[in-house]
Amino acid sequence: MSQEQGNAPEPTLARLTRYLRCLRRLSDEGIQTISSKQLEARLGVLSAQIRKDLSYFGEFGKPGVGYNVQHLLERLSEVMQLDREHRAVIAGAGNLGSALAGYAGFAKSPFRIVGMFDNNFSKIGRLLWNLEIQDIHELPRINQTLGATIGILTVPANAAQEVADIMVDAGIRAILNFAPAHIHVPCHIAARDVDLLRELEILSYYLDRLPAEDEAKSDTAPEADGLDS
Amino acid sequence: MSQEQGNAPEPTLARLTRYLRCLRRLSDEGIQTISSKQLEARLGVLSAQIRKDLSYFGEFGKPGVGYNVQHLLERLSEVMQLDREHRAVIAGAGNLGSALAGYAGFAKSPFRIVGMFDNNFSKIGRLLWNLEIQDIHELPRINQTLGATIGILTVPANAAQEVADIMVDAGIRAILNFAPAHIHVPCHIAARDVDLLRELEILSYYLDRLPAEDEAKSDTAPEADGLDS
DNA sequence: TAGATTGTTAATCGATTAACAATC
DNA sequence: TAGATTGTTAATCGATTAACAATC
Repeated sequence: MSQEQGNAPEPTLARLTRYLRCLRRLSDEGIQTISSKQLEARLGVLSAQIRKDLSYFGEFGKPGVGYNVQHLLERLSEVMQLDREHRAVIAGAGNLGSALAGYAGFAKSPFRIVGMFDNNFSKIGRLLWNLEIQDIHELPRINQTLGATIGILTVPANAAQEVADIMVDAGIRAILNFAPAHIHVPCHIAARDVDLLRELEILSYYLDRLPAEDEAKSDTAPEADGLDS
Repeated sequence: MSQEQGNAPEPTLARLTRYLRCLRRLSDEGIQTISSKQLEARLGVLSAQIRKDLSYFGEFGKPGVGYNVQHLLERLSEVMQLDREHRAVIAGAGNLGSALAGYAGFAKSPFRIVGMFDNNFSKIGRLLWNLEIQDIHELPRINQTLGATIGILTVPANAAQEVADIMVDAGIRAILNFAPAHIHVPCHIAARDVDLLRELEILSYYLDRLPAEDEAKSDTAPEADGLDS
């Protein structure tokens, strides 16, 4: 009996992205069927956990057989809404914003960078990866045409909130914030923080607190969140 | 009674970095004392949670008074080992690696980028932000001099594991992996993944699944992990 | 002292893991 | 059929929250 969507725990969503990445590879490898136990071996996630995670969204497997790779891949892509394009704008044409705008990995993803914005008049008008840098204050007007739903924030910490507000104003509904500052958004907006300095600080804690180097290689260390495939 | 360090839950460590950022600001503002209830108001983390988090590392406050900002800042910096410099090398002199190498935020952090590596002979020897790009295969030799303990991985997914292995070989003890691939490391190495595509995929899930726009601004949306201050 | 706030213990909550009946 | 594997329920585990005695 499948539960209705919308109440899946956040950790489940994070793992779902790992399952997807693994399934894409399996699909590329031409593998047609996979069991939760086989996925466990590939991902290091317990088979019971995998089945539980999937159960939030429906029944995708056959008892005694496993999952059809292609079918599961398509269903999970639907669940994550990765079966359609998502337009994104970047605010902040500095080092990081420019690097992200040129990220080659977007090509085989459903995400398209459709606009690049900044508040610096010496940058506005310049071309970056085929995109003209535009005035961030024009975002609400310009996004009526662009129709971006995702905003990527790569501005300095002290500008993060102000630019986030502009994005919300422009109809952006999900914000990925790279600025080392917390942004407050209305509850109808999704926001996530990606914070380089915080990640380094957490790694710093573990330095000199790890088990001594003695055993053979294993991957049971404090890996925050295993990406995969 | 303070517990011995080393067994703090991961979520506690993540929040600790937020407390630290807030404390630095309070210190800058010249505020000398703060209670867990006041921190709750600033951070949106329950005061009981804050006190519990701190209790993993010691007793830092005075009942009836609160915490001395400067003292708590120093103690938590020690706990996170942020009271000393950490040298880091970047592997992968592409868009992202170059952007990170030039990140201005490092200046007032304890992290120093001391080396930049790549496997592309057309890049090796070039200067980037005052650093000469060196051959990644020379990392184990060169790091005997550099003494970096942190490795930042900004190579393509298919090279991530190989380069991670070289880093481990070179004596790197913590790896921040930006490649969209899982890396396996021995259990005496700390590793964290930062994955742009995964973050976007999770945001994609929430698109069209958020409460309708009706209420006044609030920040109770599915914000993955609130950074702060 | 009275009021405030700590550090800690106990209660609650939620996520992970184990177990297993259903079924291919 | 016998063996395998699902989806789900129940047990376990761990983290968050609430409550409060200790104490400044």
